Amino acid sequence: MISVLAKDIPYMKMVVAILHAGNIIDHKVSKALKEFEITHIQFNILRILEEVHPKNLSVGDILTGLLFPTSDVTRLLDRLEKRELIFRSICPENRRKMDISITDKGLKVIALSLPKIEEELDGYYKNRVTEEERDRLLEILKRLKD
Amino acid sequence: MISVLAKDIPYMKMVVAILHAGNIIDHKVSKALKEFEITHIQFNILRILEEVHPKNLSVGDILTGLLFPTSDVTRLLDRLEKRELIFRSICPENRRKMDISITDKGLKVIALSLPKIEEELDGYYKNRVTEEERDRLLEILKRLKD
DNA sequence: ACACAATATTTGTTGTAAACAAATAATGTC
DNA sequence: GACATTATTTGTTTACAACAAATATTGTGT
Repeated sequence: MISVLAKDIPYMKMVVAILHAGNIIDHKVSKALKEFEITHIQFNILRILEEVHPKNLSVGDILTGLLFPTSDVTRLLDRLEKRELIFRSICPENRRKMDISITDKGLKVIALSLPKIEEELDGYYKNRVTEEERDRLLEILKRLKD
Repeated sequence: MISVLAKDIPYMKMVVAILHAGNIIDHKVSKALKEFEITHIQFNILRILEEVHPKNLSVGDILTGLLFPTSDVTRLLDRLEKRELIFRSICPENRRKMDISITDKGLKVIALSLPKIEEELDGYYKNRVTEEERDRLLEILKRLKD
C-alpha cells in the first residue's frame, strides 16, 4: 500500500501544482474584476454571452459553456439581471426556455475588465514560461479534460 | 490593440486550461471527500496538521501552509473542532497563540479519505499523461507559483 | 384527445466559504 | 507604564454549492 502510494506521489505533486497555479490565477482574475464588482464565474457567463452576441442563449447553453457546470445558473443570472448586465425573456418558440443575452452595460464590463485581467496575468507568466513551454503545457493539459 | 490581444491569446488559453484542469481536480477531490463530510479546504488543513503530528501548529502556521491563504481560518477550525477532528488549546509559552493538533478521529479521516482521492484521480490522469509529460508539466508549473 | 413521460427552468433549504473591518487579548519595546 | 505589535477572533454581508422538489411547457403513444 505504501509503495503504491509512493509510486503515485509524483502524480499527486502534479495535481497539487495544477491546483496551486489555478488558485493563484483565480485570485488574480478576481482581483482584476473587483472594481467591476463581478465574480469570476459571473465574468465567465458574461463572456459566454458576449461570444454569441447579439444572439442569445438558453440556461442550458450557458451551463454547458461554463468551464465547470454549477447547479445554480438561475440565481447567478438573477444577480446579473438585477444589475442589468444581462437580459432575460421567454423563448417564443419553446416557452420552457429562456432567451438570455448580454446588454450594452454587460458588454462594457467585459470590454473594460478583459484588459485588466490580462494586465494582472501578464506579470504572472511573463519571464516564467517561454512560448515553447506554454504550448507544451497547453498540449498536455488539453488531455486532462474530462 | 487587437493584435496585442491576439498575440497574447495562447497565454490566455494556457491560463484557461490550467483553470479548467484545476476545477476538474477540485470536483473529483470534493466528490471523494463527500462521504466523510469534509470539504477540500478542510481536508487541506487536516493534512497540514497530520504532517506535523503529534506536534501542533498555530493558526498562522496553518495559514501559511495552505495552498492559498484564506482570511477565515478561525471559522474553518471551528467546524473541524466541533466535529472533534482537531483539538485547540492556548499555547502556554505565548498565550496569544493557539496550539492546534489533529485528533485520532481526524487522523482516521485522512487515512480513509486519501486512498479515495487517489482512486478518484487515478482514472483522471491514467492513460492521459505519461510519466515524462507529468514531470515536464510539474517542472513548468513549479515556476508558476506567485 | 388524453394520460404520461421528458425537458427546461425555478425555488427552497441549508451550509460553506470569501472579503473586510473591527475588536480583543497578550506580548514586546522604549 | 504607555504604546506599538502580534495573534486570533468576531461581526457582517454576500456569493456560491449541493440537492431535492416544484412548476410549466412540450413531446409521445395509444
